[in-house]
Amino acid sequence: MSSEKITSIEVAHRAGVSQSAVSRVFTPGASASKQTVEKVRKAASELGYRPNVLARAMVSGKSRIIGLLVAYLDNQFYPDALEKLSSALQERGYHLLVFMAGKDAGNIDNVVDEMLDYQVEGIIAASVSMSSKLAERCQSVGVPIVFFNRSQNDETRFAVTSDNYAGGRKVADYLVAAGHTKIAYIAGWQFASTQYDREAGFVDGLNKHQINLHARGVGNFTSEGAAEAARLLFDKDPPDALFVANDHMAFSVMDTLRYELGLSIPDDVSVVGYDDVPIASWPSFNLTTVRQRANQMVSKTVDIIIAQIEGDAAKPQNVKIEAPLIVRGSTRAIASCQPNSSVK
Amino acid sequence: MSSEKITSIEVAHRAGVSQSAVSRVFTPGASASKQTVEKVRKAASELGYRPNVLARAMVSGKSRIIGLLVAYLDNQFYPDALEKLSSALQERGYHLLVFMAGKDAGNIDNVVDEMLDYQVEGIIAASVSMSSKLAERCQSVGVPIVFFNRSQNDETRFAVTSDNYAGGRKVADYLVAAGHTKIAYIAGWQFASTQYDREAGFVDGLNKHQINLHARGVGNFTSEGAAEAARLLFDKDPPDALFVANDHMAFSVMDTLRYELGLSIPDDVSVVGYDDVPIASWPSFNLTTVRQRANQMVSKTVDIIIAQIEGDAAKPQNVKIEAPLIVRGSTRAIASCQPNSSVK
DNA sequence: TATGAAACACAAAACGTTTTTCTGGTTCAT
DNA sequence: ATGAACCAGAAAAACGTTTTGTGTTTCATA
Repeated sequence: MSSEKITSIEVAHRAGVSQSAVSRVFTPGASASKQTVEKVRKAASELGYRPNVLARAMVSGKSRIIGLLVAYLDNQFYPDALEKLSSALQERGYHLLVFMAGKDAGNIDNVVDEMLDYQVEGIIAASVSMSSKLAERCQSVGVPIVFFNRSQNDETRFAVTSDNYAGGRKVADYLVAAGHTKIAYIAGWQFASTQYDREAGFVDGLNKHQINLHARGVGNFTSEGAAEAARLLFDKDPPDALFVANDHMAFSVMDTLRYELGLSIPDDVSVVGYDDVPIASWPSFNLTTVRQRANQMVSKTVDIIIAQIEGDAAKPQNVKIEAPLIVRGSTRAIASCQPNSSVK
Repeated sequence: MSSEKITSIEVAHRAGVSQSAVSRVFTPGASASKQTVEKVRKAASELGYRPNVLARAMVSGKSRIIGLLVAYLDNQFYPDALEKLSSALQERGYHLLVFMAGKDAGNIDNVVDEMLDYQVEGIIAASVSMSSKLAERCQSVGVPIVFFNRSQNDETRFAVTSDNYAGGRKVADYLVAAGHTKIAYIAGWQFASTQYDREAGFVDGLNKHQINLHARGVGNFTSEGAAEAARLLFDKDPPDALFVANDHMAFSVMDTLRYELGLSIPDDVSVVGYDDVPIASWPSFNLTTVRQRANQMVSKTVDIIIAQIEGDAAKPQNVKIEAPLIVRGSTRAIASCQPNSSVK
């Protein structure tokens, strides 16, 4: 109650200088004499003055706000990434304004409009796709946009993903090498590039070894969907290996196989996931999976968006972070190769 | 590249009215003739005009930004709550600006200052405590603050938690009723009110039944800490029941007991958690736990902070949401009582 | 028809900064 | 001694809104 908002004018009065002098003292690039700086600093700290970011944003055009568009956080990969993303941006003086988007692309337009209303300096779209018309509009008002964990078809946007295609292939190679022949796949949400690329790499990998996909289910990246898909796949002619499009679904599938269908993993069936979220390494699951290097993905995303904001425009590209296969105990071992379950 | 920022002035020109008329058309409470409204709407949509939230914030003092202070997101209760929180606020025209705070209270002061620089209209502090001096300062500049899942000692702040004390008691009652006698506790981070209250309720509950706590470990709310605490507890004179201060640690404990120590749950030892995150109901864990009703906690939090912002000041209080015990398969059953494992 | 109230549009002030322009003083070389 | 060149500070413009007078028009009522 005591102190209302302190403005630079009040600081100026107390320091006996002009208001613009105060501004310059608080603006990194500006010049002021040592004497003035000291007087202003003293007055400011006595009054508890801090510059108003919004007022600064108005005139400078730099809000230091980045919009984060995200559809869901139940797959643990996202909170993890969000935490890293927020910290990394915070270190560089930016902050995330969060916008939840329904998975249905319907209202994404509105949400993006709202972001622009806040004068965000950039947009990070995580686990979300977007019409190119919409992306175009952001670009046209000078707001760069980076897709995180989703690539767009057109090569005119920035996107950061793991190398999903190569990851899918590695899984195929491994399962084939382990001697599996009836290999099935449980897909994620059909409109997600992660789903598409992982499957394409996986199927191509199988084909390379003259093997066809034994069966295919769809889990839509949800636990329930994945469980149901697993039930259907094992209803008749069950596979002996299963690649599930992400860890989140893989856990649900493993539970269904073990506790509902009474199967043993990997003796009856091998299971592979994708993401390597922390749970994957828990003994209960000990899941063989493809690791998405969240740290690298995040730092690349941050680098790109800040470069864009600050004008160091590079060519749009689809950055693919290499994604290693982490072999754990949910898959049958290859004779000549130890599972490296020591990996955390 | 085509369109630069469209301002209300340009809309005014095109519509042949004054700039303030445009403003009134876009301000809910204001009055304008039907004719004016129509002209302005038409011109605005032709130009693609949308009001600049930051400019509005400057003069009106309403940024429609709420600061979220959060320390970590690895316990799945938080991403879940965050998602709900963000959606609920979004519906009411507010958005969350995210600030990560190290768990150490050291830099919290700076982070709060940064929040205030952005002219946030309110602060939600999740999983974070704060010196009362700091909270006082926010209050003094008119920024309400609500603690989510942490209560403060002083009763002059708003806080929303589950009824942790009562929850702890329910666990004690249940374990005693199931015939356990050697009952141990694995604590969370010692400075968290959730940790303190849960333990207090638990211990009081045991004492009510003339039972003393058999042993106590400390896991600090981390997986590794909890695993280590479990090892120590079972090193000699092992307990026959274990209450772990949250689910996140309980999973780690269960894995350690089963896969490292070769124990069977609940035959050798019963395990109870707290939170009822989605994983708790997975068959692998099937964890008996105390449910924190995230939906209720979130909507209460939102109600409080918006009421504060809009001036309907109620008395500060510590809102405690009732937290039911969800009995699943990780605990020995009570003879006269069926475990309601059907609960999702 | 005259009059008062109500409705509405406009111009101007305000919000708290950064940035640009302007002014006066100092330094320095010529 | 004089002008140029610089520098720091003051003043003022700008950012895009909302809000606050103020004046005009409309309309109903007397």
